[in-house]
Amino acid sequence: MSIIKPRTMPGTMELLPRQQVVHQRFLDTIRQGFERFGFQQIETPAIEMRDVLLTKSGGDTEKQVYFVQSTGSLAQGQDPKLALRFDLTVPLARYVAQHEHELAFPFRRYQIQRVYRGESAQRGRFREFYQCDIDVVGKDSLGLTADAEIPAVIAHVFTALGIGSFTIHVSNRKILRGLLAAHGIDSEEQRAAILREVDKLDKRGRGRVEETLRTGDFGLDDAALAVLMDTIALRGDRAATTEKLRELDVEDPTFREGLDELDAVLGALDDLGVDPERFCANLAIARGLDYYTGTVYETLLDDHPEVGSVCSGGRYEDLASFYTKSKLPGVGISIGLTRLFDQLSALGVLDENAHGSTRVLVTEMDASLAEHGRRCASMLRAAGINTELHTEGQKLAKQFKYATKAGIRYAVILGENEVENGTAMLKDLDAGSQQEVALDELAATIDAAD
RNA sequence: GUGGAUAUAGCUCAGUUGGUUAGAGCACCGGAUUGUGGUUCCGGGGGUCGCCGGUUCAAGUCCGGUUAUCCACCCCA
Repeated sequence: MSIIKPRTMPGTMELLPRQQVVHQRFLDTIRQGFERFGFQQIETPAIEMRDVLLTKSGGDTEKQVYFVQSTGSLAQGQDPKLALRFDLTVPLARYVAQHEHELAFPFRRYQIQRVYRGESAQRGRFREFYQCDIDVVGKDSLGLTADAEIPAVIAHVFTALGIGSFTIHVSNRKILRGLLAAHGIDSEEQRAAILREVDKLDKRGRGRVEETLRTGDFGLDDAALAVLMDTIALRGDRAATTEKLRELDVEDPTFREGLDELDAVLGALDDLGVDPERFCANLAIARGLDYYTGTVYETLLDDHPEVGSVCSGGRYEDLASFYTKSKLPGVGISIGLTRLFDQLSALGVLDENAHGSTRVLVTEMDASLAEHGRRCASMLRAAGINTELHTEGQKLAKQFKYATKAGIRYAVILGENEVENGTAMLKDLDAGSQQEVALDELAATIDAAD
């Protein structure tokens, strides 16, 4: 019988138990942060109805969708009617439209689940990955404070994750759209193409972007290009950006609206007590996705800018227009946890030798003394200590080796001497030290250890 | 989807101008007199050299095809 090579689909992330512990800490921290800011959890099915998921909006995304089909349906030659979700925003829109009358608005939800995209695999690009989303969805209207709450949560969460300093870049799409409109570029397609180019400013540098915009068919005259390049170079705090923008004195109403909104959001962030070091205005943040209509965000790690955006989102004026006639504006953001975790792991900044969830291994010295081990394990478990009972009767050395590899820090040894004395030997495998402890003090001793 | 590179052990890779039974490090398993691991020493298992075909006395090595992977672009978390 031939052996099938064990392997996973490229673009998936699978962890060993000790890495999984660290990943779980990330999930826990993110969840707690979201809940701290008053967001409530929902989950939606990984599989959605095809027609629900693939509203006619999806041009580029549609090529990356995994269809799902039963073998029976396939055998009958039918087209797949199901598909895997490629983000959490579209399912949210469906969810809100479907349950509109049972939800309290503004609806603040968080959702931490895996999504699927048919990407060609590359570092930092996954086919299955976690998104950690928060969104606020209003009914008919949604105030601008929500646009400030979103980065406030993210600042809180990323600080709590303890992965180094980061900056949330904030902009407002109306500013550039208005600016372009003021220069006579009002084709939505043309504007989108220009914004996509603008988005590459950090990656390619000002020179190349300017060159592309000048030579390509973007409909920009020299004056427009000059103003645009000056505008997207603006970056910094409220004073350094919004005041300069006002000085441009652009007459377009959309431009003014975007400017006022950005100003208000930056001000609200101050009120919310967000560390001014953790966010900035950056007019080059445009976001390729065209469903964002106002505020947009991108989060970069200051020490590892090459990782790219690990958390981005924005405001959309009408979330669920494909599913309901109600007007449901929203604002939200998504942490790309899998990419973030994978990149941090590759950079070696994660603790790869974290202890697992098991704190103690009760070893077995001799089969004739096994009952003492069982009682000891039971006692430790009753005291709330995560305890594994070794049952394989190997040499002590092997049992220690096992514990080390499994990320268990403490070993309890119950040999003849200990049983006679009514004690247990407690060994700290990290420190290499051990102490004999009375059995009835064992749980307390372990509890008190680091 | 477009372009480029690579394909040898579980992982990272060596393999000289084609030449006998294909190597190293790490990992894994076992041992160094049986109540102490993560260090050291010794030993061991594991590869139809991605797949198909061609050239040759002889192919891991050269040629063609194919598949897969990786990188860049596109797009994104």
